[in-house]
Amino acid sequence: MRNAEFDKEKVLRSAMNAFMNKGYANTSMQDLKKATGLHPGSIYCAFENKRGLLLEALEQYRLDRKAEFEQFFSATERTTVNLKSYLNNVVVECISCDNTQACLLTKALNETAEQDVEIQQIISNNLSMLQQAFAEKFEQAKEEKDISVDKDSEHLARYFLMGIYGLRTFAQTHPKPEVLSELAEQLYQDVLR
Amino acid sequence: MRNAEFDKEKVLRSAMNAFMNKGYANTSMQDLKKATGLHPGSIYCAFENKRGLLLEALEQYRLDRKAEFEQFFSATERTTVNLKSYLNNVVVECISCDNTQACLLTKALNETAEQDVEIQQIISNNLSMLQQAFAEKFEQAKEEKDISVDKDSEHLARYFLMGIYGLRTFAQTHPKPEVLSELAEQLYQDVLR
DNA sequence: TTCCTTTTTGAATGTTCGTTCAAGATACTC
DNA sequence: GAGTATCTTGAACGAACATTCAAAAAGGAA
Repeated sequence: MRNAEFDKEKVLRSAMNAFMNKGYANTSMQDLKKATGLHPGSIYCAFENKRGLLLEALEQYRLDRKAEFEQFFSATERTTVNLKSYLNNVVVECISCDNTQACLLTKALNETAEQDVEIQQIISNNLSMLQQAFAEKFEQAKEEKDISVDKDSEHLARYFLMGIYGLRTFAQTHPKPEVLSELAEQLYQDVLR
Repeated sequence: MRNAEFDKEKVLRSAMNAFMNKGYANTSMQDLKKATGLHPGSIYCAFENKRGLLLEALEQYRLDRKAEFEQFFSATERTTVNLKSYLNNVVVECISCDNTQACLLTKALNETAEQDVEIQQIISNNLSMLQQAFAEKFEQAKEEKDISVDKDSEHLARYFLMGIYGLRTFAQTHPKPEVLSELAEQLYQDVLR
């Protein structure tokens, strides 16, 4: 017997970043070798192939983002305050463009559209789960009397998520940071109204 | 002397569709040969290389979309009504997923992010022009008393465009058509409010 | 230590990519 | 109708790609 030497989570996060930077198709095995420190053989041994690496990277991304989500929404007692923080964080991520911090999900979704049905499905499911999580938070905000009870939480969640998608794409045109903040603020108000 | 045999506009629209379907990196010269009907040599003769073809396709896309824009906004006298039609058309485009009718601009923007600065710049400029065009329409809607004069047209235009980006990305998760219509309706109301 | 199993290594593989090019075809000029 | 300039054709090119594999290395069990 012999165990693998590398730290799988670290490798997956490196791969994640590589994919986010250049996109799946444009990231070569050489890029992945450089990013992960693993030789081609090891990658194929551990993940079957490049696509398998993407699949596992997507799963790691899901876990990481879930943890981040829960962290944001346990910051204060007021759900709406946490929602605002979450949104501000999206803006901050968008602005810090030293490394393209596009969401791996939307990036891969855009790229593999209509090409790889299985990956498409996985990404859609992940995004649905995020949407559902938002819906629960909106429900919570209703209980806290910060949102009118006659609003549909599911609809709010969809709209909010749509806004985040839009924000991320808008950010790629490199607008001034204030512009992004302004848009986020408007989105927040439109949702809370 | 001898003129080229092919119809440049047709070729560019075919290339446009190919790029929209599979993305720039994933569209091979073979795909382009099949889509345009042109042999590699002709493509290289006319457009220098694959990237050159993308550049010209982007320009054709800009022209086509500009014409479409003007058509929508000369349909009725009420700017807000035309705005609604425009937005509904985005939804219709998103729904008719027989052919991925993602916007070439946002698709290419997502893909070439941080990789090809020149293309990035061209796309950003095109999107800015669209944004500016929307701002003018919002200004017009103010004159028609359909929008409060104390709103900032530029801000509205940015927000509206952000919504469209979001709508397009959201559509890629294949939601029910009604959901997209609902989101578009909400966006319209938030902007008009 | 010895043996066995598994991982690591990196060169080699066949394929596909974008690109080139020389030969053939074609339309315009005179 | 001959000459010429340009376009079309499709085979050929080197480069880069994802992937494989056999040899080397190394951990775990005895």
